[in-house]
Formats: sequence, structure tokens, C-alpha cells
Amino acid sequence: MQVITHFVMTEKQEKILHSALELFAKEGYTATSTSKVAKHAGVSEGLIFRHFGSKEGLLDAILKEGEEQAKLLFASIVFETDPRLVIAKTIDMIESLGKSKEGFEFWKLQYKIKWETEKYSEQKMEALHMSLSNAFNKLGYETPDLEATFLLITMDGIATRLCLQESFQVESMITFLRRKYRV
Amino acid sequence: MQVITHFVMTEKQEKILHSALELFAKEGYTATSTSKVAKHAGVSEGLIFRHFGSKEGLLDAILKEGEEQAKLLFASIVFETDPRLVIAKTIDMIESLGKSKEGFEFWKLQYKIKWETEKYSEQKMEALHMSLSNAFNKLGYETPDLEATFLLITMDGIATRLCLQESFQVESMITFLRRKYRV
Amino acid sequence: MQVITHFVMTEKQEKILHSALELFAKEGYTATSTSKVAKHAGVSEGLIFRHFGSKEGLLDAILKEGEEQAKLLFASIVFETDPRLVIAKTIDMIESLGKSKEGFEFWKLQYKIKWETEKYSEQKMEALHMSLSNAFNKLGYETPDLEATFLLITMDGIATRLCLQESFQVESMITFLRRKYRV
Amino acid sequence: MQVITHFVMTEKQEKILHSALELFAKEGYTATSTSKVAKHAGVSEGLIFRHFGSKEGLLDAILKEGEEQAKLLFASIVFETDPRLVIAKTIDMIESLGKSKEGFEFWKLQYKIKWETEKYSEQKMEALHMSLSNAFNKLGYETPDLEATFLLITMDGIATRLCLQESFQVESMITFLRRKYRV
DNA sequence: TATGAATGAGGCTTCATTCAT
DNA sequence: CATGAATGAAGCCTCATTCAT
Repeated sequence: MQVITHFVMTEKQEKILHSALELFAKEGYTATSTSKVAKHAGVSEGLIFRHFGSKEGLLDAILKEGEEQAKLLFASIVFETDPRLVIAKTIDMIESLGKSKEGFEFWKLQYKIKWETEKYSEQKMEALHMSLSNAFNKLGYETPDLEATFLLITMDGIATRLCLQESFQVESMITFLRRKYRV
Repeated sequence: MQVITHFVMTEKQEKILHSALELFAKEGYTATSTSKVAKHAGVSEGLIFRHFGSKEGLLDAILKEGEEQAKLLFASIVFETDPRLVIAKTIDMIESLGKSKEGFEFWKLQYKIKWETEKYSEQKMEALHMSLSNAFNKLGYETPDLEATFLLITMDGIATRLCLQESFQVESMITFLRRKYRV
Repeated sequence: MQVITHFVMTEKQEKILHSALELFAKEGYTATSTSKVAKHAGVSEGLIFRHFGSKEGLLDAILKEGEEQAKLLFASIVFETDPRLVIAKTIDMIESLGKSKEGFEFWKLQYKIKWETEKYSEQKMEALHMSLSNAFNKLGYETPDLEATFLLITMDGIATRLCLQESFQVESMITFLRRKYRV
Repeated sequence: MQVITHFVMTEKQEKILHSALELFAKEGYTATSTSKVAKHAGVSEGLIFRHFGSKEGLLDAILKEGEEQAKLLFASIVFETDPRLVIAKTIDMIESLGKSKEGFEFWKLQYKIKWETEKYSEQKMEALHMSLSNAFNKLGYETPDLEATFLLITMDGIATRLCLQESFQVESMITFLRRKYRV
């Protein structure tokens, strides 16, 4: 397998990556042709294959970059020691999901890809799950593990609505969650 | 109420429909070719087009049948007057989602399609949402409308896990929900 | 080969024939599908094959009926003895071509078919050619045979314009011909 | 006058164009499949679509090239001042129609297309018509406009015969025309 | 590094025709 | 006589990928 070094990436390589992210997120992976990506990125179709080997390789590169971002995003939660703050920051993360355009697209892609490829990357979430479970435990919840799972499931549900239901209003739901968990 | 006309379907027509449901749910709509559907159903590819007009027509037929089933499924909840039972039956519904193979595939398709076509059919859920909101109100919840939305969002999250995370155990989550809502 | 008896033709058979004539003339033989013909005629697709054997058989039936009509049309010219009247009637025939809708469509089909199938039915015209040649001879033209061919070629040209050039005005051309041949 | 940009065409692009011209002229546009064209040109079917977008695009390319050729062909007639030569050259053009294989096929296609698409391109002929009308006027013909139309109609008729009637002998008809117009 | 011509497999769809009813 | 379900071949077109330049 090809190692993607994040340090050496030409301008065109990045254009391809971002175009692919945008198009895969908008139209889906299968429905987006490499020629569409090339056109959108303003490069030749061949270049995609020179840099990423195959269409799937391009997808992998996007997902890998995504994992890096996810790690960064989770880091400040995972290393938090105050249980109340762990929960608060998790909810903050959900809230921020709908704010930056790039971030939103990135998450939308993650979910779309999951549904297209049938692979829910459980490891990525594992660290977060443990932190939450630990936090709920400290706070004296009866079944902390289930509580953690439940909150993460809620996250999935909200992400689903955010991405698919135009009329969905996150804010009130976020407020609702904060009151519910008293954070 | 509306009278539902059940058109007489030939045996092969039904084979096509069920094969398509299975394959669309497994591989996704775009990634499933009509020839694959035909082969799986044991019919000629042309027959799909004689009966359903186009690949999209086939999808529509599946979704339409799905809406009928959803209506039937929701009916027993919507007409329930005991608020506790409304919630209990909603949770039962989530539970039963993972049990029958056909039912599971049908719901999986619904979600996959949502993500592929970007259309969350809000109307379908509207009746359920109102019933739940009403139930939470009767039970004295502070923000019944948000509670209803929250439960439905949880449903979306559980469905996501059920479909995408092989290791997911519904039962414990169902028990958790029942305890949480005291039903 | 199948003999088409003109005496026993069911109502549906005739509907098929006329629909085919209309559609072949409008869209062309190759571009008109048997299913389109069936729909237009209000019969099942199978019936076309029961009655005419194949799509080509249907075409043959139309062309055969056409030849009958052509014979009838040419009869009054061929049996005319006055040379001036032979020419006059030929020109009259051209004039009448643009008048009745059915007749017009019939001729249009004849030409379209010729161009699609590459078969100019020379025999059909042979009798007419001889009558004209004979007439020009009696009238003392130098090269009666070429004169006859020339007039028939003019007919082809006018038919082409009539069928293809919307703005074409036959009348002035007819008058022109009558003056030219003094008939 | 308009500057004609000749796009650089790859060898295969030209092979496709010529094969299509030949086959469309022989079998008709609708009846000629793109796969037949590809096979005849010795290229992959996909290449047709890369270069011409669609089957219709291929046809358009042929017709466009045809119009350029027609303009060139008509130029020497239209800029002729001697009325007798205008007519002579028009008749020469008809004569030459049957001589070069490429030229013949090109005109045959023009006519076949006209009959398949029902569009007689009147503009293309307009310049020629005016030149002829003017020439007949100078030569003292009574109805020069009708004479011009008549000659062009004769051209259509001869083209019809040339393309459709195997036994047709142009030469004698050309001689006949030359004598008739004294050119 | 970058292009874009070229390909072969496969996608959706239509077609003429057959056959059981 | 008449229907319409069913088929297999073919039609137009798009796709991911390769390769010479």
C-alpha cells in the first residue's frame, strides 16, 4: 500500500483531494466519476491515477486525512480529566459540526462513505467511547458504558439529521442535551 | 383513509422487487446494476424495464411498498391513546427492526437511499412525531416536542449502528431505553 | 412468402397498417418500433407479428398496397391516347400529390422508404415512362425517351421539395410546367 | 468572409469521420450503429464518444464538414459573372457529383439525412438559387426565378436517381440538360 | 510532473420476436 | 383472434484505467 506523506503534496494533488472530497460528499463515491473529479479540479484525468493509483486509492487518501482530523478533534476531549467537561466538549463537538463548511462536508462524507461501503470505523470512536464511559462512571451513572454508547448513538442520529434533513435545527437539540446532562 | 390498490403482480415481478430490495440494501442503489438484479432474480434484464420502466422506477416501486409498510407499522402507535404505550410501542418497533430479515433489509434500504438521494422523508415521520410529542406532554415532560425529536433521533442513531456496525448489540440498548423512559 | 388478401382484412389489421404507414412516414422505418406501432394502433404488439409475420412483412404489406394505389393512379394516364393529355395528366398527378392527406403521406412514405432501403422500384414507373416517351414522340420531340425521363426526374425533385421543404409552393411550379409543355 | 478554423484532428478521429460518412451514406444514420462505425474505423467504440460526444455529435461533425465543402463547391459558381457559365458550372457540378467516391458519398449522405431528419437546408442553396435566377434574367428568360427553382429541382431529382436507381445513366441526362440550356 | 488519446468492460435501455394463455 | 409476459441481442453511452508523449 502507498504511504501518503502529508509533507510533500503538490498544489494539484491537493486540488484533486479537495475536489474529490466535495464531489464524493455531494454525489456519493460510486456516482462520482474520476473524470468529474479531474474536471472539477482542473487537472487531467491521468494525474489522479499517477498520484493516487486508483479511484479507491483516492478515497483512502481522503479517509486517512479524515482520521487525522478526527484524532485532532478528539484529542482535547480524550485528555480531559474533568468528567463534566468530557461530556460538555463532546456536545460542543456536535454543535461545531454544523458550523464550518469544510468540517461539515468532511463529516458528511464520512457518513456517506460509511453507508456506501458498509464499514463503520469503530476504532476511531473507541477512545472517545472510553473517555465518556469513564466520565459517566465518575459522575455516578448506573450503567456508564451504556450511557456512553447512548450519547454516541445520539451523535450519529444528529449527524444524520444535519446532513439529510434541511429543516433540522441543531441549536435547540444541543440546548436540550446540555440541560439533560447538566453541563 | 385511503384505499390501497394492490396491483396484481406476476411471480417474476415480485422476484425482481425482492432481489432489488436485497441488493440495493446490501450494495447500494448506484452500485447495483440492473443486470445484477436480473441475474439474482433469475429473469432477463429487459423484464425489469417492461415492468418498472427504468432503474429509478424500480427503486420507486420498492420505496412505495415501503411507505405502505411504514404506514401499517406506525398505525398501531398513532392510534394508541395510552401515552406510556405510545413510547413503549415505538421502542418495540426499534427492537423489531433487527428481527425479520425482510424488515431489516427494508429499513436498511430506506437509510441507504436517504444517504444516496439526500432526501429525508420528513412527512413519513410527522405522524409519529406528533403522537410521541403528545404522549410526552401527557406524561408531564417539560419540553415534549424536543423529547419526541430526541427519541426519533435516537432511532436514527440506532438504525445507523444496526446497519453499519457488525458488533452492535441492540438488546442492551433497548433495555436501557425502556428503563430510561420507564415503559 | 405470405400472400396478403385484400378482401379479408380485420379492423385491427387495418388499424395496424394505417398506424404503421403514418409512423413510418413521419419517423422513418428504422426509427419506428413495433411497440410504437402497436400502441398507436391500440392493439397488442404480438398481433402485428401474427398478421404480418415480422416488421419487414408489415412494411411489405404497406408497399404492396402502395403499388396497387400507384397502378390505379397511373391507369388513366397509361390508357390515354392523346399525347398532350398524357403529359397533362402526369402534371395533374404531381399537383394532386400535395392535396389529400392520406395520398401525401403515402407518397412521402414511398420516398422515405426508398432512401432508407435503397430500392427504387423502377418497374412501377416503367409503364408511365413508356407512355410519356410515346407521347413525346408523337408530339415530335427530338429525344422522346430522354424527355420522358426528364419529366419523371422533375417529379422526383418536386416530391422531394414537397416532402422536405416546408416553404415550397407547388402551384407556381405546376403552372410553370404546364406552360413549358403547352398543356 | 468567415475564417474557417480547422481543428487539428488525430488520425483516428478522421478514420471515425470517414467511416461514419461511408456507413451513414450506405445504410442510413439510424440503421448504422456506433459499434459498426467503430469496427469499420478500427477503433474502440468509446473513442467516438470521447471525440464527438454522441452519435448525433458525430453526424453534426460530418454535416459541418459537408457545409464547408458545399460552400467551396458553390463559390466558383456564385462568383461567376458570365450567365451562361453560371448555368454550365451548375450542370458540371451535377455531373461531377457521380465521379469522386468521397464526393458522391457526401451528397448521398446529405440527401439521406434530409429524408431522415425532415430538414431541407434551404439556406445552403439560397446563394446558388440567386445566382441562377440572376443568370436566367440576364439571358432574357421570362420567369428567371422559376427557371432557377426548376433547375435546382431537377438537381434534386437527378441526385435521387443517382443515389437510388442503380441503372441510372447520368451522362445522357447531362448532355440533354446542356443542349436544353445551350451551354 | 502532467497530459489527453485510447481502450474494454460494463451500465441502462430499447428492440424485434416468441409463446403460453 | 388477441394479449402481454418474457427474452436475448443489440444500441448508445460512461467508466476506470493505461500509456505514449
